[in-house]
Amino acid sequence: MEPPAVTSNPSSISNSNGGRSDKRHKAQSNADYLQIDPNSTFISSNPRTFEDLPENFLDTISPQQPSQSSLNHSLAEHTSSPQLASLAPMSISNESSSHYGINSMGSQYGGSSSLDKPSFSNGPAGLLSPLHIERRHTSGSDYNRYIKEEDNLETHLMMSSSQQQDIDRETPPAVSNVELASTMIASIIGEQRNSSPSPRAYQSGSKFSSAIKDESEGLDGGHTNGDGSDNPSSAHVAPKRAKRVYSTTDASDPLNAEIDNDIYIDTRELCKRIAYELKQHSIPQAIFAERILCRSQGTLSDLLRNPKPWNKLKSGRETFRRMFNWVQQPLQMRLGILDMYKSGDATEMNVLPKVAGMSPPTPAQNVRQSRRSHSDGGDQSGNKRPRLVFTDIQKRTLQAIFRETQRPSREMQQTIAEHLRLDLSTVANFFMNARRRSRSGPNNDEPAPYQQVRPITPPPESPPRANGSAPRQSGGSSRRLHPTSLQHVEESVSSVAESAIAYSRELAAHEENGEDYKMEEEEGELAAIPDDQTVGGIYDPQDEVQAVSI
DNA sequence: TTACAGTCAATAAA
DNA sequence: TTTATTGACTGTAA
Repeated sequence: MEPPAVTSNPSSISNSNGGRSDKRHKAQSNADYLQIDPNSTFISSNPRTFEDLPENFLDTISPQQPSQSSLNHSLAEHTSSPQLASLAPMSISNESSSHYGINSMGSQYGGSSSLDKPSFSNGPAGLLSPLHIERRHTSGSDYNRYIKEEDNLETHLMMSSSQQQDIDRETPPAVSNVELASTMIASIIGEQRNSSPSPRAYQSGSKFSSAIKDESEGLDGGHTNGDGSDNPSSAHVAPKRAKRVYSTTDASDPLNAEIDNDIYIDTRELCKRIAYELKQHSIPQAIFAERILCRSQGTLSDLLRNPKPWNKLKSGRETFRRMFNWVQQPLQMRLGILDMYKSGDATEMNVLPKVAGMSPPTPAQNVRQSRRSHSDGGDQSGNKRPRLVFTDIQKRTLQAIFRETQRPSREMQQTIAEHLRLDLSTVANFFMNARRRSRSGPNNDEPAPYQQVRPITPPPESPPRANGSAPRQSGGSSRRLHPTSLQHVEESVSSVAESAIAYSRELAAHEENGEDYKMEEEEGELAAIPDDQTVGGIYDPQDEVQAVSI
């Protein structure tokens, strides 16, 4: 297929700023987004909240209602952005109008779409919806749902901005925690023996993941299979994955139609739309993910539930871009490729109408399959990558510590690792993932740098966490610990350890009684891991040792 | 080197 | 079966 024609809409030029030259300016003056058809009815998905992060991550914190903020958040999330991309209308039937349709939204929002500029440099003609310039203060239309009012917007920006900064600044390395952590966590060791490395995960608690990657093995990193040498403790040595090769760069593929930098896609709405489509047509995530996005099911699931704002995406935009381009396709086309997939018959795939240059079966899928078959082929190295599953205690301890300090020093991590019998890399990964995942989520509404036009005054009060995920940090405050708060950190860590120990003690007690702990676990949780603030219970380390030691 | 973004993919949960 | 979760891998950027 030849390169898609540029969807240049004359009106786009109307947007004076036109140039991406000054995005800041643009952000200030116009909030032009690529918008999603507001008429579309989406499945109201329950946005993932902070609570959804690491399991029990905040089990000690009062649950917050995820809901209402969802919408607000959505609004607040995508703030001053260039242009809001509109999605083709929902296609329940044969969306005749959406064929190359650029019509959908135009009329709805003031008629002629005023495109700022060709939204897609090389998108297939008609594939892309027109861009609609909307002034921030545009009023009286659903459109407002997508565009945050300037006031709120700015406020929001300010808040998120400062919040982000706070977060980024993070807690200073709690070096002083090391000893404390060591001491406190040490008492957990005993129980670790009991609950440690679940059998299913690893054979031995001391052989978890490999430690820090041995970069010296080559840039390719991962491809050196001499893991054994990487780290003496890397017994479970997971086969390193081969470098992925996707064909998401095939210019002839409409799904790869580029999106101008000035375009802002409301990823949240886009995801709702995708979710709707999938549900509407009973398309499994796995199919869509691999076939359309060249990604795994899990990745898609995560993205749909927790989309990052467009302006915060980097290379990840590609995935959303494909989603976006996909929904721009006429229903027939949209489903065409999926149908082919369903047929699962290679030959049939060739028979089916070639949809607008849709790319062939995703390389990703092929890669995985080939990799699989490779390993299945009697090659002993083809074992599935074992996956570590933290024991309850490990998880609780890590989570609790994370609540106090998201960025423990290397030393502290080492200490934690030792006491929890985990690899340093595992601990590091935990914190890395935790930080990342705590940042994401509904409350992740920091504007992109270039969109954040002004230095903003930090929000007076609080509530950076409009969606309820907040609690996790025992109030985001714990994240912003001042060096002077180390004392607090230490106390917290101490408490955390105590809690963990109390919990383990209870666990041991249950086991002693031959009870099915599973049944009691919840209770145990509540009792053992009290609220952040009320780390509770007094416990006697001695007892603990007795209780947990085998 | 280190942190992070984007994902994979195992596996838990629904 | 399908979706959600999450520990770890890989490439990049600072």
